[in-house]
Amino acid sequence: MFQVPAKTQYAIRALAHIARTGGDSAARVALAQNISIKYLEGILNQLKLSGIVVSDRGRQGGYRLSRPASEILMIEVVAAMEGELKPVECVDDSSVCSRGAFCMPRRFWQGLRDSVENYLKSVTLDDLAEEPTVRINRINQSVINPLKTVRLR
Amino acid sequence: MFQVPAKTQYAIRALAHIARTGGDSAARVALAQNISIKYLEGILNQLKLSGIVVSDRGRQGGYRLSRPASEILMIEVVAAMEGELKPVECVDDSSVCSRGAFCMPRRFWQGLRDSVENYLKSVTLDDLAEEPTVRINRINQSVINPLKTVRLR
DNA sequence: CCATATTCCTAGTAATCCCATAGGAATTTA
DNA sequence: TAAATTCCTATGGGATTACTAGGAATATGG
Repeated sequence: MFQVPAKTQYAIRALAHIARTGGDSAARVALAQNISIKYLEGILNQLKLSGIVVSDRGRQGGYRLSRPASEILMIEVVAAMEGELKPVECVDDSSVCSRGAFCMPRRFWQGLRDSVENYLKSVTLDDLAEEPTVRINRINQSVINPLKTVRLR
Repeated sequence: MFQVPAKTQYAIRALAHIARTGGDSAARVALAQNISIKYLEGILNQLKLSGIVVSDRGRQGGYRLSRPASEILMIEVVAAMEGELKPVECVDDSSVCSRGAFCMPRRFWQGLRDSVENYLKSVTLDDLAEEPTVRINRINQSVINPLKTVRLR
């Protein structure tokens, strides 16, 4: 479980495609990534409203990244599609229930959120858009990130 | 987002209650934790089938932990309610799509799963059941865990 | 100027999942 | 034997998800 919605998966694949191609139309992204065109249109529009891509209408139009892929954190992408990371309602509001600030379950959920948040902040779109590399995990990293691997050739 | 289902939240609160009290009936747990009795019955039954609690029927019956709270990892509890951690379908099966083993999005999701998994393996039910403590984060920890804090008094 | 390619906007919809609720059978014990 | 409990099955309303449909608005090449 902890299923990530198809919408978010589509957004990420679409952005990786746009990063690699340097910009493309919704229809061409959808075709290349095997995603429903009309559905993807809405997703790309949402990414535009969040400032992650920019769009040009009309012929020769399409979507481009608003900034270099290396400056787009994956947490921004997830936030654009799903909003703030909030595993439980009370996670950043101790006034939700009577246990308040000293509630152990709440601390537990905060820890979970922080784990996810730190990971999503450690990966950029550029990491996802690049060609695959041989996977060699570095040791002595506080966060073991499968995308930060040694590049061969 | 990344919302945790109410069912899982209930399971955790119920288990923390059972750990503190040393065992209780579904009805009393539900009352104390403000959870629907009938719904909680099903949840506790599920936890029993997963071997996390044991039950006694009839008068004086109820639920107890199957082992010390310090030996029950939170990942077991989450798995009991939601099954395996799998953010996307392909996460541990490279044959799902044609990109296979060298798919960058897939590595990305694996990293996310590992982050969550490592956190949930680092916390036991005992951590959640204990009385709240003043929160002092230790530095130089690879995983910053808000539940592992310095105990005062 | 106009056909075409594109984004942008709104509405609907089938399927699925979530959070219960209901009723009662089976079991144990005071 | 009555009461307290777990255990089992079925049902339903509400929300969310993943689309589908239709077309308006906008830009551009010829």
